[in-house]
Amino acid sequence: MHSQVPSENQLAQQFGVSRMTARRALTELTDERVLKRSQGLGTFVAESVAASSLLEVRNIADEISARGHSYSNRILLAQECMASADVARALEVPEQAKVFHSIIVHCDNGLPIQWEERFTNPALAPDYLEQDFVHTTPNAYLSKVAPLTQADTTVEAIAAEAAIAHALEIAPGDACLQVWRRTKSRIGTVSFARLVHPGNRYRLGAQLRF
Amino acid sequence: MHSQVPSENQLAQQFGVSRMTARRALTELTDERVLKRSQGLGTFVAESVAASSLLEVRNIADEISARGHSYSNRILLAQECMASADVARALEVPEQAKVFHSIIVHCDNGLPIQWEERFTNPALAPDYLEQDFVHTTPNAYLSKVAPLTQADTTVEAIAAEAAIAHALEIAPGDACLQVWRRTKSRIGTVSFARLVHPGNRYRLGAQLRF
DNA sequence: TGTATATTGTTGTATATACAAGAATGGTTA
DNA sequence: TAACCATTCTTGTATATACAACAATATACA
Repeated sequence: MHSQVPSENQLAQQFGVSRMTARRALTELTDERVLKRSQGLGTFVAESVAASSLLEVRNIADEISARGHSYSNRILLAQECMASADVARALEVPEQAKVFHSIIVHCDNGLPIQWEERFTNPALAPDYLEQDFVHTTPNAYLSKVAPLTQADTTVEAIAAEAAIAHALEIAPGDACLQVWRRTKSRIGTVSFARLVHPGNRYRLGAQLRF
Repeated sequence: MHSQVPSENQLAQQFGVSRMTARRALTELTDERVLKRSQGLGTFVAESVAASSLLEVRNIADEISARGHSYSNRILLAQECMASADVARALEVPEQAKVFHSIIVHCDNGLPIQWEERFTNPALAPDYLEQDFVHTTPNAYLSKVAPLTQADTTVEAIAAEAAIAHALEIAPGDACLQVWRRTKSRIGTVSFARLVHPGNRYRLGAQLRF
């Protein structure tokens, strides 16, 4: 369904801005794959690509129960803090702005399987700290508050530091899979998470089709 | 090192364009994470971390040269062998069938960055061993022979074993990112690769849009 | 009727201008 | 010395203008 969007000039007139600013908005939406434009024809809403969730952002509690295992967690920390330089950049907030900081360890049949350290933008999820994370994961709450439009993920291998090794019940220095994930909604960057998995208890899979 | 880039006005004057077009170029490079800008301070080249996308199968030689670094490799092994049970299952050939087996270490500016151990189906790439892998990577050759239609990828963290540690110039037991990748073409399973990266020299990235 | 041409409306590109906002510097003053 | 302020340079935002490139449509003409 190629539904057409008003032209730059129409939008400019309609919203009382110049054509160039209307154009910039359309360009940004085009960069985000929301719109498609073609010279001489016009601007159209883009076909929503059959969200073939290759590397989907799933709730780990759901994953574990989908395997028929029991899910449990331990909340190590849930508080407000000041954004460090890295966190501020990731969340696109000013440095030393107040952000929510939580650390939760997720267990599969009682065995720790993920260290989830998360920084959340209070502007987009103000009730974050009031959630009952024993029964709702941060992921589930955030998905409800602000539907995700984008996720940037980075994967690397690290040696477990002391605190993480203790929480995951592995030896310090053991290989871990570390995932950095920044999730964005339409309004802005919602959350920045560091997920650490024991290397011998977890794998990441992706199936690509071309 | 935070090397600074000329300001918008300087670039405009230097290249004889207006400030706005110089600015647009800088903005695009910033969107691509090539530059970082901050108001009042200036524009800087962003730290380029060795990272590749989890969602695409790219030639590592191209990735390295795209970063402006020099690519080199060491061929540790290139021969025919009998398929083990795992390899046979992955390649969908009978057990103990003849398959090609190669081990190549890829280097970025002389520093080992990937151990590539690959099993290839001779039926789909008969000339595999005749390739000059000093100048053509297995990836490049296979893509030419049989266009990929699917890739199954698994990522995990492991401790480096002796042979790999030696080849990658890291200590045994150091954390490594291990990627298993099985690539299929329309006709069948082409290749099965085990890619091991030093954890502190490599990252995998993925950007998802919903 | 069929074909060429002109017109209109669209996006794409480049420019010039003005001012706001942030950060560092230097000088003045208490 | 310490605090304050003005200046300057930077990026960020918004606007207005002109023209190019492309596509569809209307018009004129053979």
